[in-house]
Amino acid sequence: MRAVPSIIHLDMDAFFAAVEQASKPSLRGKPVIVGGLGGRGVVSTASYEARKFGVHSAMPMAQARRLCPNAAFLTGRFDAYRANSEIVMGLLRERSPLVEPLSLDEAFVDLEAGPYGPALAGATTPAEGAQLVLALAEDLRADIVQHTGLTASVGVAGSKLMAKIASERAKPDGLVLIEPGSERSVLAPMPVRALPGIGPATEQALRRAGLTTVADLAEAGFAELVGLLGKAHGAGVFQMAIGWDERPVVPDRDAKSVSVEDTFEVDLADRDRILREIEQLAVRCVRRLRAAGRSGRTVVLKVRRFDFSTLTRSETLRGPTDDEEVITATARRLAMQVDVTGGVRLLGVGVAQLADYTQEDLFAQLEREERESGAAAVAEEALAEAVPAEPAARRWWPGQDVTHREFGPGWVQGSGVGRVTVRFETPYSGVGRVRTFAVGDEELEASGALPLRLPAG
DNA sequence: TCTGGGGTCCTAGGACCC
DNA sequence: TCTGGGGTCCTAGGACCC
Repeated sequence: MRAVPSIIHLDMDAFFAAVEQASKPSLRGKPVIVGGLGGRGVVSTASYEARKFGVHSAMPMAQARRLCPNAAFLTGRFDAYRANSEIVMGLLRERSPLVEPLSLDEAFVDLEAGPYGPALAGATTPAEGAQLVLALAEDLRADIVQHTGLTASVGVAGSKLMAKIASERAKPDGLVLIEPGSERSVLAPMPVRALPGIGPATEQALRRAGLTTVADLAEAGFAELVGLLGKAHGAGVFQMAIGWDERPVVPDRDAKSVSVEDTFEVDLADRDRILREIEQLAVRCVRRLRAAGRSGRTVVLKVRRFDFSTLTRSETLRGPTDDEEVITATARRLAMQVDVTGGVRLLGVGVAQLADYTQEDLFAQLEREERESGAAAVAEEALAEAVPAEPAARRWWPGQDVTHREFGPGWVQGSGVGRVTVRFETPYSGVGRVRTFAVGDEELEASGALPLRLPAG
């Protein structure tokens, strides 16, 4: 912990929903819910207008629809979220090279390492340092609004833990400073769940021991918490409880795994179908792996059964690979070991133990030779005989960006019974008009997300 | 109401090695 | 002829986060 509150935690407000509202003038001020729209979807982000109805992240979409039937329900447009995230992260990096993104909409920043570091260090009183940090944070928030039209909440403190707690208190569209030295008194009355890393299971374990507030945790002491929660977690929870946090802000952390998974509308029971899905997942996984310029040594298959029980099977290869055939064959081999009676609702394929380089030639070759004569060849033959996937029918999804040859840019409001409804508006227009087309209308085509702000000049 | 998708970190047991 | 101890790797599962 520092005497000067030079660590920032930034959290964009209802990020995905806010991007949608900024992109679609007709949705501003209205409840917007972004998430999976299928029968098994959950809410990813609800706008504040939707939260008033009790809708929140991770809630089943069916429940959200009942609570807030008049909301706009949209599927995510991750390209748009990524683009705006990059703008925000860029603004953070102007303040310090030490920026640690936690997700698209969250990051820590260590101001001490940036251009304002010397001024902060030179503050003659704590109050002066605090004033300077607050001014910097307000300037940052204004900058974000100017460049994206989106609002962010910012917490400022002397440690990551307290900065994160501060930003939580700042929501939405606010700024909160937690004075260094006040950590323990701020934490004490909070429920244990407020500490990052304490979820439902840990909360229950603590409650059974009579511990419900952070003050209880601090009082319980190191030994009791380690006894209750295990070595690492117990120690971590105790340190948080007494406001002790010396973790540095670490930029540029390399990913440790890459994975892809799909939940199916209807459980899959047919082994061949399951193998085909796994093959497709493996292909997608490899595509992402290669795009990241990485290769991996451990292939992981994930299966969630009809009853939601989840299991994983993994195999570690002799060397890292990014070879599609090797990874696909390994995933298939793993699939053969899994009992799928009763059906599966989710399948996933992942790669871990990532490395930057591949000894592809040697290793892929070896695997290929083994496979030629192996049992996996049987499965592969079955796959080759399977009906080839028909080209994806043209489908429109709610929220999608489109352009019409005559009416210009807009977004899909809904589709069904052979028709698609489009609202023609952009981030810079007023509320647009709605028109309906045949789903196959050649004048209409999918398009990319528009920036929320036009480049100056 | 019936539970997404993408990750991270930790634990524990068994194999294996010295 | 009754059983060491430590380190590392692999595998599986679980909690948690956004």
